[in-house]
Amino acid sequence: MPASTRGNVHSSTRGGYICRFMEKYNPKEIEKKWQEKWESAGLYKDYSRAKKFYALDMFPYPSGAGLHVGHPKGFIATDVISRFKMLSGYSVLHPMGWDAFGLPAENYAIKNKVHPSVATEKNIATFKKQLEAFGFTYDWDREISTTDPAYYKWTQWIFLKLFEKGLAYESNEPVNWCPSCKTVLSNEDLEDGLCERCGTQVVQKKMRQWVLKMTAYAERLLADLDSEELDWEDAIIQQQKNWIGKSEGATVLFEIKISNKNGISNDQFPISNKIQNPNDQNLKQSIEVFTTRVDTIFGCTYCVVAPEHSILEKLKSQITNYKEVEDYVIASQNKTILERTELQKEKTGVKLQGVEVINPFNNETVPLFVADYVLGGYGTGAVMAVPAHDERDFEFAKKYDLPIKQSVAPDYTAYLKTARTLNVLESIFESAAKQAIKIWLLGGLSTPFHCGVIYREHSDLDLITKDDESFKKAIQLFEELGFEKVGEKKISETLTNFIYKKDDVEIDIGPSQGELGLIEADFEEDVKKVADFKALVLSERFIKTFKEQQLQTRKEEKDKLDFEYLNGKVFTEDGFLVSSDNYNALTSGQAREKMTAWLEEKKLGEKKINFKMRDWIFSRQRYWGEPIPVVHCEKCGAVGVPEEQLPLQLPEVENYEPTGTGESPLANIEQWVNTVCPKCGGPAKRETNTMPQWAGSSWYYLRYIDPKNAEKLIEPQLEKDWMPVDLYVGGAEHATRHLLYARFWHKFLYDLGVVTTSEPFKRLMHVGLILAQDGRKMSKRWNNVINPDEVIGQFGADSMRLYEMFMGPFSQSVAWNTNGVSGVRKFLEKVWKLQEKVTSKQELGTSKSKNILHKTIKKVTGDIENFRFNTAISQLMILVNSLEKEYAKSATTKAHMRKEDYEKLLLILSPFAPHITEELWQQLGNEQSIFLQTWPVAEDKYLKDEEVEMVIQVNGKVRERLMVSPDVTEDEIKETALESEKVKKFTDGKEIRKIIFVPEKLINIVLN
RNA sequence: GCCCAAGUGGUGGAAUUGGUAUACACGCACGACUCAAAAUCGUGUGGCGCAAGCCAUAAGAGUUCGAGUCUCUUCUUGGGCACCA
Repeated sequence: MPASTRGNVHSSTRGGYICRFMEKYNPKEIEKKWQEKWESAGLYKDYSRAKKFYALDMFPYPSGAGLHVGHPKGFIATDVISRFKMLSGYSVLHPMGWDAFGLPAENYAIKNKVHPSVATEKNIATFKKQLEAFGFTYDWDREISTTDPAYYKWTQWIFLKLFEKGLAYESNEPVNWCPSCKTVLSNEDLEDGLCERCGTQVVQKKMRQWVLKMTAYAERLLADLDSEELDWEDAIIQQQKNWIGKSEGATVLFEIKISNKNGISNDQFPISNKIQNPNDQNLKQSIEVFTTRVDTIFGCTYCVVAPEHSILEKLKSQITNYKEVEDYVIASQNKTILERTELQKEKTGVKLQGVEVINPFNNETVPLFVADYVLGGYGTGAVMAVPAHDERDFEFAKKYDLPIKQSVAPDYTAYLKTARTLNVLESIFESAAKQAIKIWLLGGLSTPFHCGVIYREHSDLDLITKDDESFKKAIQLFEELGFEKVGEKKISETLTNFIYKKDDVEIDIGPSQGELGLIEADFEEDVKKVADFKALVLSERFIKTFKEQQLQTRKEEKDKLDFEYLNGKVFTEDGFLVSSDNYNALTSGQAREKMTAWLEEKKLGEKKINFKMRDWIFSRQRYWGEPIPVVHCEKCGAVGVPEEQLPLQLPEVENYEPTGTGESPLANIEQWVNTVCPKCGGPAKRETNTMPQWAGSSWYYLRYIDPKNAEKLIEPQLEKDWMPVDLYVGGAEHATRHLLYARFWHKFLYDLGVVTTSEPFKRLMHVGLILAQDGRKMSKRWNNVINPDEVIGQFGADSMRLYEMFMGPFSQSVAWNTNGVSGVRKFLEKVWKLQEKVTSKQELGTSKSKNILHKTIKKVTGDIENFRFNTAISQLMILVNSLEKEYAKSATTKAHMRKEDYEKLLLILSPFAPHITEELWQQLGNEQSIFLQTWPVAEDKYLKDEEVEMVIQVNGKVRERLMVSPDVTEDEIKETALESEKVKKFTDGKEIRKIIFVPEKLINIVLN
């Protein structure tokens, strides 16, 4: 570089113009300079402003490979927001740290015989250096690493508290074991039954494990997702809900009937109440099943237990084909998870000979099977099978030729009060059936001839409004049937019923509150009032009539399967009950309530809520993790390490290799393992398992607030000042696991009184992946990784930041394109050159440039707040292009952009490109940092356009464009438009039906 | 199979409540500068057509004066869940 371009900036103010010998834009030089200045000035450590904002990134795992260009995308976004918030008067907490426990460092240690902390430290240094090149606003005084004993002291402390509260327990359940990593994995760590880290087939192994009772918080984890406080994308909320997987149902006891002549007779199981003491061998033998569809129980034709079910062992002597059963159990145990899922279409099972079960509702005896399509770990590990209303049971029943018995019919229900309406309604149903429309009839609410009709297309119970398609169709249907509209009835602000009449029968047609329960409650009440249960009787009669119609239709369609009513599918939806004794004609919902109540009364079952989410298997048999602070004493059992002994540090070992026997390498260090019991002083052994990597990341956001506190996890006042996290940005791959674990721990800490918010993260944004230029994932394997250092070296950090924000919508994955970086670099060069045009004279600067500047201020402000960085940058480009064009036109070579306008441009660009804007800001003669200024406000007086383009459409097609004042009246513009030659061409000789006028946008001339 | 999101030029993508489709950027083409190249600057760039104009937002229908946007059906892609009774 020639020496002349590197010198000092020479500037002086002469005749109102700022004159200088402009340097070339040299990002390398200015970026380093400002990073150092900002850091030494402590620019980001001003926490004294009035409002607070906590911006958090998901902290990275410092791998040996360093950053690739995908990592910083989220970091750039939080930095843009942080700088924007600082300029808007907020104290901003924007920390960074390291999630540094984990397998890669350990595997490296095994290979090279060095302590994992050595590699970790080196990697952290690399990552930090790479991040620093971006000019982020991190307060490095708050840096934390999960591997730092001063940090993991508190991770262990949380574990101790969980242990004290009974939320950490030891279990011997079968767990997922990865033979390659030689450790246990949680369910969440699996991908298609493979270890997510190494892709090895996971096997089931029974081992002693530490487990955290996350299910105790399931209800709250679910309920708080709907909290107003939470500003998360719906998709993530939905994913979390699915993962938690709440289902409400009931347990039912099926009594076991022994029919084995050689075995013990049924008399040996005295009949008494099983539910109160299910483990008592002397009680009546029953199987407890879990179902969400107890309303289908009259259609139960067999029951199934999972291969793991303990009943098999208990009934060993009663099962005549026990050998066959045992073989099946062993075979399914040997099946991998993969096989169990892939072979899901081929269901297998074995019928238990000599044993049957009794359905408590109808006392029918049905066969019992063992089959691995029933999961041992969910519910009770046993189900009642209703092939008519469950697809899995249906498949199984077809294969083993079991009976299929219908007990629920699709949701045609009619509650009628008089026979008179019946005829009319029958014709409605007939017509509806022909059009495959489902209808609910509810009512008899006010007059004998009066019933409400709600059209329902789906079985969900959403509010139906009069704009709904289904409602429109219902109206159509009634009109087709010859009904006449005779009036309207306003129910609420938004809901109106229409009253239709035909042959003396009046019918209300929704829209109506689709909440079935509500309406039916009203109805029931009404019925009770007149003490007249005719309605129900009639209802049954009607169902019969209607069912017959259905059967006829079915015959015509020649459906093959006996139970099918609609579309040739198993009917798995709610409907009304048939062939179910005195539960007939109830809706599924009503039946479930009534049946569950009956079960509870007879002590044959109870209401039950189940979750898919399991407790969190919390131990790993590896070295590089937080030691679990527990000792095992022969006398006292598992005892927590006293708080004052924390942190329980990882000891030095010679060999980091896992033992493979299920014990961690720690087990080999006798002097560490052997200790005394803190309770009784007797000999004890330390727990040698370590915590999973997820532990440290489940609470790190709290520690940033008070990173050096040796006495407490966090100072209560500081917690109150900063929590919750206002913005949390990270990858969608953490949508379930990390976020559930962190929310779980947070709620636990809330219960302890350590934190004061029930949820940790107020707003959550997901960063989209950056793919390689070839559209694949960036990976060493494909050799397509782009290193951010190189991009920064070539284009500068500001260009890199700008490009990643400009690539596309923030949450979407996009392929990297280096050409794109040169595009934003050109933009920055233009901004740099604009300084030539700056003047301090007051009278200059056109109103047009003012207009576009203030429009840009408005758009950029809104876009940043809504994470639409790409359009914010595009608007900045439009502004700069327009300014450039304007000044290029001007005859004077000297500038005429007002200094304060240029400063505003720099300010709104500064969150994206901090270095260049700070440099230009100070070159203008400002001494204070640009980041200590105030975010500009778009002024209304400049936002109004002098002229707008109005589009003239004829029949919706654009025929002419006119520049007019925005205040032009409708009549004026109509007149002008109709006189236009281009318009005349299309309107001549035609009659104008109407003219649509949209102020400042268009007029549309509609011809006949 | 189920749930969710999305389909717009050669490419990444704009279009805030239904109101000018293709902003901004890349790429490409031509031109200027240059011995030449790079860089830079300028012009053009959805398709068809000489033009007037017509046709285009995955496909098809619908509502509307007007649909990329709303409704229904179908297809495709991406993500999540996957025998959870």
